[in-house]
Amino acid sequence: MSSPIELSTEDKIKQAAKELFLKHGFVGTKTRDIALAAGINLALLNYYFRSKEKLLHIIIIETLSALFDTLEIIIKDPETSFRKKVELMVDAYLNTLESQPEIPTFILNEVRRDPKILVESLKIKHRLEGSSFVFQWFEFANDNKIPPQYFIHILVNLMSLTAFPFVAKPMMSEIFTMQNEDFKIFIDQRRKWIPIWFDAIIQSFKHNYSE
Amino acid sequence: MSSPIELSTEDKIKQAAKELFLKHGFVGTKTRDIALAAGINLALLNYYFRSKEKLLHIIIIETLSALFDTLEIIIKDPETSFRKKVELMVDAYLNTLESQPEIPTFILNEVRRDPKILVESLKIKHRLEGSSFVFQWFEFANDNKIPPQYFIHILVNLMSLTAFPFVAKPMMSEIFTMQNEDFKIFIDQRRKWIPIWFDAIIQSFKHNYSE
DNA sequence: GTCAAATTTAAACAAATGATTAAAAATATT
DNA sequence: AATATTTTTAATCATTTGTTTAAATTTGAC
Repeated sequence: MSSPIELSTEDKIKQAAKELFLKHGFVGTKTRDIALAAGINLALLNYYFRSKEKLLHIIIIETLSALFDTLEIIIKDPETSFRKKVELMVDAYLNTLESQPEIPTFILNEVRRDPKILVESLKIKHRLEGSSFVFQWFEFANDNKIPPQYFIHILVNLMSLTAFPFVAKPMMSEIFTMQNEDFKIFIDQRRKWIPIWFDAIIQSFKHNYSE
Repeated sequence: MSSPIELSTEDKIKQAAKELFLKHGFVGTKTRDIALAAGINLALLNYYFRSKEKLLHIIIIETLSALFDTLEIIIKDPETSFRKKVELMVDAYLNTLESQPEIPTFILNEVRRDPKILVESLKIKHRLEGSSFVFQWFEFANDNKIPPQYFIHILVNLMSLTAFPFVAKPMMSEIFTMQNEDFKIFIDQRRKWIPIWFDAIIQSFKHNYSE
């Protein structure tokens, strides 16, 4: 099929580990499965990465850093509107998830298993602080007398609408007898609609806030 | 503290198993942990339930059937409006999740691990079919020239906004340094807002549908 | 009270699993 | 070519884990 160039042992392990960690999670992946999939001797995993856990940390960082870098650029740009940022974020996010749909389930489960990986490996909080995106929200909230701390609902709603379908994919596939083809169509519909829905959500704050 | 009445061995096992399955998932829970937490001899687990897997199926059914029964009653009632049904569903769902916040992560992971449990144990599809809720959506979709098959987006959006925060709780707690207290406040805010946001989403179909 | 059935216990089994070791093989250095 | 270094291999360790077994204990029927 392909692979005319032989990967280094290290890369063969990482490639196999990433696929298996994403598919079955950390506990569900056995070091022997990784060795088998990578076509290497079991002991080489520990030789190159010391432990299964250390290998996981490397996979997490390598899997998410590209996406996070992209998102950071989008939310920091002072030239684009809040609305446009949402559109770009949804697009970037869905592009990544369309090729690696297991990412949300994987990362949510691993963070739950060991919350430290969030602080140590990725610095989401730091990336968010002082971004144009946050500033623009504060401006909108202030103009419309909405509590600015509702920002967390904004963020969670955006993540929910975008990422949740991927977490729920196995359940959806079963209930609605969806094939991968159908799921792709479904996601591409959401690519267009999520920014519209999100707009509607934002606007609904204006008319319904009281107290 | 409590428990003046001694539970039966069977119930002690189920109680311990439920707590551990919800907290650590099926693979993360060891039969010896269950036995220890239940204060029973390890062999009794197999004596009463045959296997860890059979025990899981029982826990899943017992954990979800009450909620599903409630939701089924709500969506079947022809007297309530679509809007009112959403409000009641969100309320019922959040009430259950507030006392058992691990349910979404648990059920999504177990369905992913073994999709059969959905068909065998719970019959979501069957419960949904022919309900007043579906009929009311079709009516609305028809009146506003929206493709009726967008119902799946409706359902997923509702699930996303309601359930996703619980799946993402460990991540949220870390990023926003939230305590359980803060999370409860956060959820109670959503109890009011989700129906409003959902309304806004529904209405946004009217103005943005084309093609 | 006796006996059969149900329940509980301690011990063990067999397989799986993350990691290590020591020797062999391949590669690089001089 | 000789030697040192790096990489790879097969074998083994020490735990962990789901389940089973056989004996002991308790409970219920008569």
